[in-house]
Amino acid sequence: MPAADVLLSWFDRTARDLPWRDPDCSGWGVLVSEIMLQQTPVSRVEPIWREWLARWPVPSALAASSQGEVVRAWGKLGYPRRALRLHEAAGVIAAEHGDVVPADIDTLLGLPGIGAYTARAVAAFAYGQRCPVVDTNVRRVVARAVHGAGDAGPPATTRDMADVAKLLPEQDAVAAKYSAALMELGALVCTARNPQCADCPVYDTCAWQLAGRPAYTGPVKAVQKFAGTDRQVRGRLLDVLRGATGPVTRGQLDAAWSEAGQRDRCLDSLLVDGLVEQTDSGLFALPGEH
DNA sequence: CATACGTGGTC
DNA sequence: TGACCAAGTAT
Repeated sequence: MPAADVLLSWFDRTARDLPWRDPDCSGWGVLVSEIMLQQTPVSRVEPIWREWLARWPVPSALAASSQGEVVRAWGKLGYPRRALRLHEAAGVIAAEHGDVVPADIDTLLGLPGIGAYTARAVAAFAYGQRCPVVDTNVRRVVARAVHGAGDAGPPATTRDMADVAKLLPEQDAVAAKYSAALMELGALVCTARNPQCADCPVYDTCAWQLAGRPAYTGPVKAVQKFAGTDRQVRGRLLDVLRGATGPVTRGQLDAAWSEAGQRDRCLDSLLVDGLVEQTDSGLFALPGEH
């Protein structure tokens, strides 16, 4: 993947106009977007992100709301523990960082829900730092364009970041934009299925293309089951609570799933996770909503 | 390192 | 139609 200029100019021409890419978007806006975008498509995140930033423009505002309100506002973005962790992170940012999202990667890594990807994404996209930002898109683009493979193998954070670090342009702001461009390329052109190689700005230098686009030969990726899993049951239970205005009876939750054993196990795990609380009278509610 | 963790769109 | 996929993190 040589010729950073080609990718950068392609990004200038075709990048989506996403609200968290506005130069005036705060670090908080960027952080909220990155958390929401973890395993969740842009199209589903954008409207919720707008609601959140309008309602909670700074971390302290979110921290002042109850966990239940936050989980409710998370809606059906999925993986609702993210909402709880973001709420907790907002409290730390408000209390210990002057209500400003930290720019230091190690400080960011210390916050709940922020891992190797998100910490660097915030450092790069909110603060213009030069650091490798490696998500699934970037891993796939590098696997193809640099290594000539059909797809990325299993994640190996240290090696993946070293791969990307070699590609980054020297200047901080340019490197940050380059990372965004790499992600955009993976999201729109160099996609997992049916990549649009004819529209690719780095077609001429892509190692995968030059090798004749060989099929992926690495280990088979585990398929994620959903139907019938605890994840589905937890989702159903939480959906009942989101749809209610206050605490509900165990009987109301019974309607969410027929098999009692699994239902009870999932309800217990939601209580353990803090996504559900039990009232003194034995009812169930979103945290803080009783 | 593998697995659990939501939800909905696409081919 | 059902498998695959979507800007990962925590354990």
